[in-house]
Amino acid sequence: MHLVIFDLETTGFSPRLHEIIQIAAVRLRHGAVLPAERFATFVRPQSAVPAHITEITGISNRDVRLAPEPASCLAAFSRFVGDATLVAHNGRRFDIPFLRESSNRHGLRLREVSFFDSMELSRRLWAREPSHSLDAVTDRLGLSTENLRRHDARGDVQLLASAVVSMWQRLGAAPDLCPVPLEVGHLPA
DNA sequence: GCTAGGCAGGAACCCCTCCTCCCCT
Repeated sequence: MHLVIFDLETTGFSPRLHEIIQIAAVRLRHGAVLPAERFATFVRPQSAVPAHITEITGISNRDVRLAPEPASCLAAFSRFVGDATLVAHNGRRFDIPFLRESSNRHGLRLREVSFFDSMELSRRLWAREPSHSLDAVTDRLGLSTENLRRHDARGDVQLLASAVVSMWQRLGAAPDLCPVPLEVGHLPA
């Protein structure tokens, strides 16, 4: 199966009120990360990056000041995705609505793309565990976060890719058979 | 340690609405 694992950093939680400031993604084919197939860009927001977001993500106004505009970043990301299935952690509630809202706001025509939420893999594996956050998942899998910048999309997406590969294997699913139902999201056409 | 928005899922109830929790930055 052809997957694109992605992560967004934004200026807040609301797709209507806040903006994307970073997109990162890695490609997986047949259950393995393709090291040469990575996507990462800062995105120039219309408003300033709030101080508390810089504190969390390490992303400052200096990082995004000269970055490409949202419309071209979203279009480039969509080209990178191609016909792959998207994967994001809590993507159903956060990343996927953010992509749709941001594309709409910038007047981009949309196309449908399949996705699944990696939290569903965790729920399948550890139904009784109270937390399925990325931190909880990586702890349970014993994944190292050394040399990774957490809350930078490039670091988070690398961690999430390892987590997805590991959870997929633990579920005993064949590399080309998704163990959770696919859903529909939107990207620029 | 609080805040921000929206969702899913449950409670209470029979079809909606309301509530609370989780998770993302």
